[in-house]
Amino acid sequence: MPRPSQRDRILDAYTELVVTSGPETVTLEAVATAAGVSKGGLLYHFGSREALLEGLLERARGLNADDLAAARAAPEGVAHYYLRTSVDEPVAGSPVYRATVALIKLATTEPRAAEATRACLAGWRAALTEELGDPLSADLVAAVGDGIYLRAIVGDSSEGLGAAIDEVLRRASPR
Amino acid sequence: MPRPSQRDRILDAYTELVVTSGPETVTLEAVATAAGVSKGGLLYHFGSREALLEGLLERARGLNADDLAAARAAPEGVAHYYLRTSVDEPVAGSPVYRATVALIKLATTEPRAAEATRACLAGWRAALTEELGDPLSADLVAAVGDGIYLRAIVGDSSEGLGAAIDEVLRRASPR
DNA sequence: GTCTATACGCGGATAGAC
DNA sequence: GTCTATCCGCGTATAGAC
Repeated sequence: MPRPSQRDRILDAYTELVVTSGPETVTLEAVATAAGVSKGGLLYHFGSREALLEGLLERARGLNADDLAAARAAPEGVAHYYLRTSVDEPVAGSPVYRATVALIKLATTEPRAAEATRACLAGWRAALTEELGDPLSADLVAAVGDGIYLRAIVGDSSEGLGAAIDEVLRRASPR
Repeated sequence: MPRPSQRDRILDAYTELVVTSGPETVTLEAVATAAGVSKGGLLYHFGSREALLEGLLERARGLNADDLAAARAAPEGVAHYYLRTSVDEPVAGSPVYRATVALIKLATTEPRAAEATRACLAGWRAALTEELGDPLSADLVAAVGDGIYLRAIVGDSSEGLGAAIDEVLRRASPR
């Protein structure tokens, strides 16, 4: 399965529109225009709306796996990495982050997106448990990160938490 | 503004469909059928799709305000109440809970729903800060609760956390 | 590969009978 | 108040030219 650059540009546009306008509002026409092609052109690359969704899902899975791997290799540790990026990315807006937010938004409607989201969350929880040892600490950190995502999706920020990541991690651990 | 029973039945059906199928998938036809009326009948009570949304929003706000008041009056305290219900309700499925989940799902697409959601979250955070004193503790508990909601929306459960609410609250507080 | 034109179905909304 | 019938616009998908 080759990856012609045009496919990616279309997926980028789709992702962006889902993030900003929410799913279902997004029409093929809108995606095509944003990607700089016509509706017909888009449908050459992705035969249907369903195929377009599948493309986004697949890419989101891949980006998330890479991100998780990066976290595992990061000196700061998985837990710190997860909280830090959860808080920072809404501003930075990396590809992974955008893809993940799109994934969650799509999850409200599409069962396959919901499943993909669960898989991603499970991956982080596993990595956190592995690193922190204590299951409750891991679940706690995971929940906080998830909560930050929810807020971002709803248009809320979590600065307070972002400024105190180290303290949060300290409290999460058993005393 | 009187509250004829039929209006509520329609809003119930709408809420239920949004929770199960996600927004936008829900057609007026489907809502009408689920509520036991025809499309025309529904449109007598709610002049448009927009009006229907507004009805749900308003009711969700009211239910949430009541719930928050109940939490403030609860012997267990706001923090415990918030975490406990966040974990338990996905199973129990009270009206408030359903309305809130519908609200969040709608928030991915509708700006007004997003705003209503932010208002609800802000209300809980304020009550938590008031009760716990320490702002970070409050933000931490709030984030955990929000994370539990995100999981529920994505079809994930948070049993692990639910079994250890007291311990979570202990860790959330300053040491 | 990418475009234009077009067919088709569906969902929202109105009109008017009962 | 609630229903049926109908109109209209929009979004997906196809056909076929370039």
